[in-house]
Amino acid sequence: MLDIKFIRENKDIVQAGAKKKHVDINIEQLIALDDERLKQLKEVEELRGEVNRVSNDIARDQDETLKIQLIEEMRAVKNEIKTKEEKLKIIIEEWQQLMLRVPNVPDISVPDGKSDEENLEVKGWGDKPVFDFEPKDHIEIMNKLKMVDFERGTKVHGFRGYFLTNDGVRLSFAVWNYTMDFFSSKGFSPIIPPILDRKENFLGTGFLPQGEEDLYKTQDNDYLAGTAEVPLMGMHMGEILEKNILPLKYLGFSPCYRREAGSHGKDVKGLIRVHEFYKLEQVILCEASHETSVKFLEELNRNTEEFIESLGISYHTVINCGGDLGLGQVKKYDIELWIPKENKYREISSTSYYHDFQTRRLGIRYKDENGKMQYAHSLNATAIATPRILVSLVENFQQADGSVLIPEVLQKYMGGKNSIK
RNA sequence: GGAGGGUUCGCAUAGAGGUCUAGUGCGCACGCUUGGAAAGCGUGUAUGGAGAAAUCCAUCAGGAGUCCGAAUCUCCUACCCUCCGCCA
Repeated sequence: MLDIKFIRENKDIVQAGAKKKHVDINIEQLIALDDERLKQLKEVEELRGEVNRVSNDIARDQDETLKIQLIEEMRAVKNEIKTKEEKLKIIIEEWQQLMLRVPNVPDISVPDGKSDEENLEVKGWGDKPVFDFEPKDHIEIMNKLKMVDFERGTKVHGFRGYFLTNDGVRLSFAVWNYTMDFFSSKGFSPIIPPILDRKENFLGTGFLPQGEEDLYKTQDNDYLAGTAEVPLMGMHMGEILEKNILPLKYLGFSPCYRREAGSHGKDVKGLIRVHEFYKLEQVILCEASHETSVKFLEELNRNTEEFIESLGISYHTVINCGGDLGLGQVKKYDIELWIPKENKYREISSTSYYHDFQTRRLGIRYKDENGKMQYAHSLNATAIATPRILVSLVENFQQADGSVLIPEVLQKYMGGKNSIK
């Protein structure tokens, strides 16, 4: 959510930002509606003031006849208020719906473009593996090494179902433990959050009202979150934080649930796109400063790059174009890992910042040095997601004999083994 | 699942239909006092909105209602506490 004052004062910028994100919204129309809202609000407030004043008179006045007369008068005013309030309520509801749809303004450095195909590569790292044999895809490799069981996975869960088994499980735990150690050393506090969450958390983070179809909903009207970002941001909902505890850096670990409603027919096989997976997520709440947000965006992205580098997998980093940004995102980097068999890069991580878009919806504030209330800024980034990362690990480090080499940094978490056979 | 008690300004509390325009204590800020400090005394100290300002409006968990008037009465929802039941 943007500040209506900001929208009013910068309507051209906001409108241009929406266009860059390919979001269809008419800011002029919103402002006209806001004019009407303010006009009606003023009228209602004036009448309420009158009732308040006269009600006090009624309480003080001793003259019974006058009392009765005033009460009669106020009855009439009250009816007038009721009519006006109903009108105002309709306007406010429409206004709120519109406000929730106004996208945050993308940064000037965000490239134009409609979809992820127009994302801009800003960095490449590492050598792509060269094989002197025909490389296999992760499905074949993992099946053969009994790391996964897709057939029974679909039997039990349905489409996109999987069992991880044996070294598939051990490798997952190794990744999780290594990730914990790696990010803890960078000052992140580990958190296991509730992932079955109430609706407000999703509205606050911007996953709702749009995107309902991609969420699993329970019979209690709660939702399963697709990322720990949702509960970690909700954690401080409605709070006034002490300035000196900022920045808050959290490393959330959680299962993630996604209906993948919009991606039928995409990645229908294997572990790339599944309904249920695990993710370690970096989340930062910091002071309300653009420079600080930008600094942490670079830091978060660099953390994950370093992590991938330590595994030794070739990657590139892209800036997402306007059309590939979420409603609240100002700027986003994706890190994509090399998948040999597919001969292309696939997304493993996503880093973005929001200014106060989320914290305004969630009511996460602090008092600055001048005693002024500020909405904190928020950022989040993937640390690592399993089982997706296993795809890159087994495909990049596969050997001619069908075995898979384990990156050095993971070996101690695999009982010292250097390969999976 | 059942019964009862709660949710008020950063914290703790008062408040039971009309001087509640939410009091008090703690904390915090400023001032007086002092060689300096503490104590003491005084003043101030919730959030959001409208307005150039004076000021006005809203908010006592959230929502709906009764009333000229609601923190206070009624109903619904959420959460917390105690007890009973069930349970890894």
